[in-house]
Amino acid sequence: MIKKISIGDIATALNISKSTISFIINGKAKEKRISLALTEKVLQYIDENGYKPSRLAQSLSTGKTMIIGLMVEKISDYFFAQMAYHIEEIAYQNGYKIFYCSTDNDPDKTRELIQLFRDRNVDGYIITPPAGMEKEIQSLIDEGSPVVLFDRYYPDIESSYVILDNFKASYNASKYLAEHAFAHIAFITLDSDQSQMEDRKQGYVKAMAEHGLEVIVEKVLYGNDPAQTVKQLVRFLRQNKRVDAVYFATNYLAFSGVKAINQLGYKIPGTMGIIAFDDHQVFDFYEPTITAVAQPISELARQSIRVLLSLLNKPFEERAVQKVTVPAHFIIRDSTARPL
Amino acid sequence: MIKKISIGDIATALNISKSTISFIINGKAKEKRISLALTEKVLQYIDENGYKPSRLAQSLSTGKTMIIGLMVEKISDYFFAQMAYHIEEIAYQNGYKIFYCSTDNDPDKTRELIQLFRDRNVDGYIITPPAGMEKEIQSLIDEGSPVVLFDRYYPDIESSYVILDNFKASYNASKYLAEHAFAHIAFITLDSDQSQMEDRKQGYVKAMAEHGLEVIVEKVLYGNDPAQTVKQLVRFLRQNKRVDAVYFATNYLAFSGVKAINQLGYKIPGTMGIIAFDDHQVFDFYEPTITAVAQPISELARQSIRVLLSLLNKPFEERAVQKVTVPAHFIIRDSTARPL
DNA sequence: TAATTAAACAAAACCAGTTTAGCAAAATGA
DNA sequence: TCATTTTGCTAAACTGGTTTTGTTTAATTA
Repeated sequence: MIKKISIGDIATALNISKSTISFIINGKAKEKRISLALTEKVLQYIDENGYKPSRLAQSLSTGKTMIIGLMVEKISDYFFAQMAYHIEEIAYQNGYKIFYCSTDNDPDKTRELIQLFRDRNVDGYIITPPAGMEKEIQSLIDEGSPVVLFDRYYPDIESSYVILDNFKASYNASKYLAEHAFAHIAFITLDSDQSQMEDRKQGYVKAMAEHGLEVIVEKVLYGNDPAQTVKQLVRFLRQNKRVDAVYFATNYLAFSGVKAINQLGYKIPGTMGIIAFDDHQVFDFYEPTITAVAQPISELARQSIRVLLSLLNKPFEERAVQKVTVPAHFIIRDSTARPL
Repeated sequence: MIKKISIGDIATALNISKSTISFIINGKAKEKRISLALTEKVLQYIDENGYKPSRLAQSLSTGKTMIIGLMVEKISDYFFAQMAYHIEEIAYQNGYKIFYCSTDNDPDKTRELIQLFRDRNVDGYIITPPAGMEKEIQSLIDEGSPVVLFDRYYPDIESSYVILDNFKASYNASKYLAEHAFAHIAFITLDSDQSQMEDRKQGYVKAMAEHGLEVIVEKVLYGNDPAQTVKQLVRFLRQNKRVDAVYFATNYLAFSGVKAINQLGYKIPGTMGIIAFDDHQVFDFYEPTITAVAQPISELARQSIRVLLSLLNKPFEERAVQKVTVPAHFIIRDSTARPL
């Protein structure tokens, strides 16, 4: 067990004061008028003895931990995992480390996690907030912590956020179906009041209205047992035989939907066209390949961390709220081929 | 910006000393003979004013950060994401927080990350090490940091590890193919010398030998462009027409393999049986469903964090090396139905 | 009744840095 | 030549805890 050396050890060894060393390490040698001779002597000593300042002590005295708290819905989801990956990379380049965790969309768990991050003195937050966390988010901001919401936001809170243009993306996807000879287009969504879900629905509704098509919205439960969701979708499709296209509000709903459609013996494409919101590796691998609204993950990640870093670099009073909306990509694949 | 109160603030407010408060907070009131009256007074004050000790200060003085460093190959992979999820949960229950990151199997990146974790004073490590990190791992152990290797290990280092019984699992999977009328079974693996890959290969080789079958091993490159891998597999299958079953050493190789097989117009099952090592959600969703060797992720996670916690709870001298091997599950699905 | 022990707490050192204020010596200016 | 400025550095306070040692007063014990 090799003991690490401290700034005090160096001070003793060279018979100078800690402050001098601190100034030199932090590049303030000239500013603080430390002679070149001493500066180099110290630098050399550090180099030879492999000294690294303790981040803990640094954090304690500066009040900065250089840690960013990243709270996503579920880190094992492809979308969030990719987000985390990109955010982390840029954070590292800027000297920040990431604490990340999954909220599971559970308000209680999220509250605990926010408290945990607060306890750990993270410098800033990137959060995909579950519904109903307005108070907690607001109090974070009030405390002076930079916060960037991501993927969804609270209309009633003045916070920075980075989101997809869900409405437009959803409108375009729905319009595409309407313009490609599909006559009864169902929208399958979650029973949730998250902002992004509502926006997706509204985009669909607008497109249907413009094309004089029937609005068929089915809200399904998506819990721990995907089989339940499949069952519900089978029932829905049985009761709505006129439906010839299904537009799923999330990719995992599409997974269950495809299972349901297969169970009913419908053909994709042919009897049924499908689109999924939020692309997935598997959509390109499945037979048939599945048309999807793709979120530009790396762009969303870049924007999120960019906004957060800009907040972190400004003092409390100068922090302006930044609201960023990023357009989606529409990836046309086999599952939306014109019905026969 | 509300300023947090410190232990010193309480001391001033109640006109008592910091040490007294510290003892009370840490449940040492009786041991340190603090009167019940004072104890309750302090506790009440803390409750009313919402005091929380600074973890930074605590870490600085105790030398413990209560942070575990978790380094996986790629956090966006389903397997590692799930691992992280389970490990994190148990870590939280024990008061630990997780720093996690992806090595991308890159030795240089890994070295940097280890340094980063070291700088951040993590209390212990769980690592899926890329090849050739023996020196770095050894020096971590020498420094007194508890380390648990996971998924793979270094035969030459006396470190704790938790791995799957890759050899046996692979042997069983290969045997299954051999016993189900497949005559030319190819093993597709990475061009890698990681211990778990070698074990999987050896399991396959043994099963082939026992059944008097030809050993057909193809090492493919898996880089940033999966299309390249698909190309290579198409070429391989074209040149080896006798192959009637393919056993993939990882799930993502299976993805590329299925693409290749589809491109060639082969039927699964029928012309070709396939097995993937390491299960994936999609294998159960794909048509046909794909037989796989499943790693018991939650068990692996539980064991890893259990071993690490047991090391963390012991002083340096008492830490015994723990080597844990966990058996796999073999999940038989449609893709290994008997050839026609 | 004096010496000892226990009770109840305070003071101070320590963790490892940063930062402000200050001080002696040398250089400059009037 | 004496006052002032600059140079080059140090001492000490501060971040917010933990832990060891000390001190006073009251209760036992011999």
